[in-house]
Amino acid sequence: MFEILFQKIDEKISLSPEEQESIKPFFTPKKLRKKQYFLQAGEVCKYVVFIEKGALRSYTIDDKGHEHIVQFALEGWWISDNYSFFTSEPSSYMIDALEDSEILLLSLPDYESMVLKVPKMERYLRILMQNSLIALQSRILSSLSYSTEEKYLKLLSTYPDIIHRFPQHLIASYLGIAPETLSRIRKKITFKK
Amino acid sequence: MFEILFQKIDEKISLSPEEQESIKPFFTPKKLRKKQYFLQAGEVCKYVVFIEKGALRSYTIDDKGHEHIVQFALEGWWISDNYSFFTSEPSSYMIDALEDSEILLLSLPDYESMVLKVPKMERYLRILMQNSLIALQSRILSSLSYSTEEKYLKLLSTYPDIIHRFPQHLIASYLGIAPETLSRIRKKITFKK
DNA sequence: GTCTTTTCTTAATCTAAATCAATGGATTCG
DNA sequence: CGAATCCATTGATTTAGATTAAGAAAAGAC
Repeated sequence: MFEILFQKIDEKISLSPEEQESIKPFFTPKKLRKKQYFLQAGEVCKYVVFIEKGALRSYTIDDKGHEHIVQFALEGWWISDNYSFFTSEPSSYMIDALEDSEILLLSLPDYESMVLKVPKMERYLRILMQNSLIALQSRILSSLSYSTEEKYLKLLSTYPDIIHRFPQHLIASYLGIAPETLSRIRKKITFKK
Repeated sequence: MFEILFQKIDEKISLSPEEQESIKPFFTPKKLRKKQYFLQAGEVCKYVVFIEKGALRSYTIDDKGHEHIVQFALEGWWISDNYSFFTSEPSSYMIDALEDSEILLLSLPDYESMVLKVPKMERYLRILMQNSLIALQSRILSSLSYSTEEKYLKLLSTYPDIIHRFPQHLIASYLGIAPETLSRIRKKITFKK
């Protein structure tokens, strides 16, 4: 159950087998069925989630009832509502499973105890956040300065697995465009080739 | 020169006077004149910047020559191109001073030495990144699900100082809209009151 | 203080993408 | 298995905001 987690941690810092064993108890394994909610708007997000298998997404629903996908997360990725998790305020996001998934949960108290017990993990988490920051900033940049078509092409080249794994209307929601527009863009692109 | 920095650090963690003294040497003070570049696209971003006084912005210029402001930063804020800073790859951002400013520079080697010498700073930096993550995520959400008017109103309520301190065309660039559109929105809002 | 540059406003036109609507495929479910 | 829901495509229409253009106001330079 911890294979992917340790593999991912190992890409950034190295943990001794003892350190690996000592962090295991802080995580709670859980399975989610496709479409099952992990978090609903209004609840406090009590955990950060590491995905061992499957895929989740976070999204909001606006006044007009439209879904807006904020994040996709695949095997080896983390997902949560950072704001709610760190402040204990109710979340305005929903998180659910796009596929049957196996996940590892880490609560805020366990998170704090874990970094105290294995200080190297503080470094790992800092690196994780660094990378998220970089990714989010580049997403903001593309939302500001790229055309809709360019945004799609950028997503396609950066995360081809996301494009191919999920239905198109979810991709459209992530890009912030109507599904019809995405369909037209794809048509246009295939003709170009 | 370090007043604001220590005040800000003190909001998150507490440093003893000795610890304060021991981190000072890692920072290089610098002054910037209004309009002076701190970073130009193509250069590697060698430092993260803490602003003691004044204001900076980061932005890109697209193919059509349009500027897109990615971040404003005021006294007590940090600014840099995280991607370029951590990877040493050339940046695609520009950073310049919107006002005469006094800043503190921290290089990557100094950054690493500092957290080794004062491990508490690792925690401070993690908290900083947490907060940046939260802010960026909420910005993405508003770019996806809010109308242009709502985005402006949200910025106005979250960072009124930014709205009032900088010319409107810069605010428009940050919001990703044309200056004319912002002017119309403001007109509409004043009539509503 | 005037001159120049920058900033803001307003109006007219244009355009990309949303919306509305209908159809045919594809999946899911009882 | 067939019914039902979900999904992708295409076309017609509408709309928000970009673009273009011009003038007014404000700020900065000399």
